[in-house]
Amino acid sequence: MTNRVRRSMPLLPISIVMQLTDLTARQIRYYEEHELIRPARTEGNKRMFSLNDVDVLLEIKEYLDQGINIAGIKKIFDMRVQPKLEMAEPKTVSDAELRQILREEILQTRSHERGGYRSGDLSRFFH
DNA sequence: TTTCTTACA
DNA sequence: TGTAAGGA
Repeated sequence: MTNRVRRSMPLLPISIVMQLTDLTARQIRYYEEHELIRPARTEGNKRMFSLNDVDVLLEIKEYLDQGINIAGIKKIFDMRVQPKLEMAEPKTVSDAELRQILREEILQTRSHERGGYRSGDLSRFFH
C-alpha cells in the first residue's frame, strides 16, 4: 500500500480532527462547504477525515492567521493542483502571479476587517 | 453520546 | 463564527 493511499484513507471522526487542528466543528464543516476538504461519509452520514485532510486544515489555519480569506486560500490551493499550462518562464511567472494574488487578497481582507467605518462615515450623508 | 443540518444572532 | 433546535 502506498503512502499516498494511506494519507487519503478516511479514519478520523470530527472530534479527533478538532483536537489535532484546534479548529471548531463549525469551522471544519464550513471549509468543507467551500470545497477546501472532501471528507468521506459513513453510512450514518458521519464525516471521516484522512491525514491528508488534517494537513490541509492545518494549512488553512496558517493562512487564516496571515489574514488571507477563504477565497484567497481557494486560489492558492487551485494553483497548487494546477501548476500551470503555459510556462515559458516557470518560476518567474508563477511567483509573480502568486504575489499578485496574495497582495489582492490581503488588501481585500483588510478592507473587510477595518474598512467598515470608512464607508460608514460616508453612508451617514446618504441616509 | 456524538455528529448532522439548518438557521438565526 | 457561535450557538440553538431537532433528528439520527
